[in-house]
Amino acid sequence: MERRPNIADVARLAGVSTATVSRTLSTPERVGAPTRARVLEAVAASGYRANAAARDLRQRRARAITLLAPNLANTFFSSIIAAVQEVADTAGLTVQISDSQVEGMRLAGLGADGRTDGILLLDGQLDPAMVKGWSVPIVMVCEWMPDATLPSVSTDNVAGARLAVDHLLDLGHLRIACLGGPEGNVLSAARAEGWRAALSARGVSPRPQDLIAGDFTMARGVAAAWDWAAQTDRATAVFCTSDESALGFISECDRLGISVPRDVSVVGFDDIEFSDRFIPPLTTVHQPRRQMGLLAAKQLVSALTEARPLDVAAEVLPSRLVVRASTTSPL
Amino acid sequence: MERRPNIADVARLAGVSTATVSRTLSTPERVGAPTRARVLEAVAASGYRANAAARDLRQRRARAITLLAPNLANTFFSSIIAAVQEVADTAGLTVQISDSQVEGMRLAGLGADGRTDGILLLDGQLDPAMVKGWSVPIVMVCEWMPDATLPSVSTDNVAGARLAVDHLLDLGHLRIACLGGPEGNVLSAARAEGWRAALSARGVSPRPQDLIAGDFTMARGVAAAWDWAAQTDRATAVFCTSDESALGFISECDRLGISVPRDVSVVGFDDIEFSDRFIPPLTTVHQPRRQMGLLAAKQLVSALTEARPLDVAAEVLPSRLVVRASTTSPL
DNA sequence: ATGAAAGCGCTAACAG
DNA sequence: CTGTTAGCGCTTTCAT
Repeated sequence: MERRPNIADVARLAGVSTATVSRTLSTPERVGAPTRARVLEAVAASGYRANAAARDLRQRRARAITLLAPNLANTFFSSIIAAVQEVADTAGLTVQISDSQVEGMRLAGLGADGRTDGILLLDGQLDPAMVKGWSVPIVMVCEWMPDATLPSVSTDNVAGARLAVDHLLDLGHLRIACLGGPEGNVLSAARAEGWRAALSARGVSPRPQDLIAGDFTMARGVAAAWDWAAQTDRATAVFCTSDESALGFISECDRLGISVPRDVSVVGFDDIEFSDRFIPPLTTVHQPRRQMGLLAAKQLVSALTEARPLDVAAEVLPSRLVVRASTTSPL
Repeated sequence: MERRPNIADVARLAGVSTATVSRTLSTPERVGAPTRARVLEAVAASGYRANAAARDLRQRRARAITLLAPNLANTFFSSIIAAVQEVADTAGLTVQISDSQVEGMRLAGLGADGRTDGILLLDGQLDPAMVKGWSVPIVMVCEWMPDATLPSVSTDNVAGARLAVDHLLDLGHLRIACLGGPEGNVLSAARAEGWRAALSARGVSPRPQDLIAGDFTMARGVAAAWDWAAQTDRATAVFCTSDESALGFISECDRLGISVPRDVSVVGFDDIEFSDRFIPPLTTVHQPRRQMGLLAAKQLVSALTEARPLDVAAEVLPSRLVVRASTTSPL
């Protein structure tokens, strides 16, 4: 098994210098046509492919971006990851993935070893000081950090939650519970705030029992069904701050002999693929996940390729309510 | 903004040679204790992090593996991706992701530029010749390639399908349809084969109409419900070769006023997270996705770290049937 | 136990 | 338009 051909091999084969080979491959217009042809022929003949490490070392760039999410197993991220990969691929960049819950110490020096040119951060709960220490451009996606001033792409979570709760109010519900998200999460806070704001705008004040602790997961949605069902004077509608938890909630209600929407209306947040096909189809707040991934990746990539600094702006995409069959008027 | 410190800076600061700094960081036991302390101090003081490109160039390795899937947006891959990332992270390797449907020409020379040390291939439908041309170790996951002889990790798809269909037969069903997967896919073929084998083992011969064209997607499951419903003398049970398509099928049946399992029993394949919480909960064949990801990644990573050749074996994990509420006896 | 020195393979000045 | 040359920052013989 022989070693891979390097640029010197190609140069020798074509009877030119290594510089000419390099130019032919990166800036062909700066090489004479006949020479170019000879070089290309030699490249084809030898099966030459430029070594990435050598190029990266020389150019001081990694030709790669990193996507850092709080839990890669979460299916919520799938379409975002795909969108990011698409954009990166088009720009000739590699996508590296990391899980901010798994990565240990290595998280701290993220940009420092030159392995990545930029970061797409999907976790708003990392230490702001650490994030500030990363030496490469960062764009936050979905979540954001109130403390750090970083460019971000997200949806209007407060408005989305208001839309959901307004819908429930319009339907005639007065006791509307909120199944929250993880403690300390910006999305949890924003969605709960929207819930509160929608209620108070109509002069409704939520009771303490109406804010149910959650964490966005299906498992917690299941457990929450019990919490809610055990209450006296239950809310007639529940605004779940994630679709997964809404689906878990409905599923467990069904097992408890409680029918949705007949006995309780449920709204979700995210509009994941399954929501449309659940039984009943879930009324929920749509988040354009693919759009967010596309936009964030484009911002990062273009800043990188144009060597332009990223502008620190919060790009907030509109959210919209998708009314399906999990909500109806109270009896 | 000053440049990042390099190894020479650290050496100067510690009053040693660059070789000693390098040794201190990679083989500390080969450096005298006092020297080591001084170097470490200099490292900490300067915030030095070894440049990855330089190290990769020198050592002729990338410290990275690539996960290549046919469609990153497919939520089926989430837990596999997470598992792979976990294993790689533990070994200090970076995970790169690519989509075999999106990547254009770049797919052809995958290992050639030294950007990756190994590949986890989740797509069995690539050109075998191209795959054979990759110059780094490969482990196939979930799918496999009949032509190429490559190490692979998968579940027993034929046996899994038989389990599903046997369950239906045991329940008393005689007309059992099969909603297939994508044309040319090894999983489609194996699962359809299991369906056929289970039937013929009981002396049942499927009718032509019982094999419904599919592609694993929810959308196709929805459409398949119409196909099936339009038939005269319909099958009383449907074995769907993916959970997504099963869920789509059930959902559309519901909208058509057909109840599962009362009017038709449905079995899926995969056991994705939502199946357990669907209404009705889906009877399905469980695939240990996380296990597969873990195992495949471990095999690749250990071959890499031990510089040992990968043994070309097909690791087939058992599948098992999870009986839930979407199946029952025919009337 | 430590240092000197030779590259890994490439690109970008700088010449011509 | 093309060649020469000097590194990018690191690891690793080979000496001492």
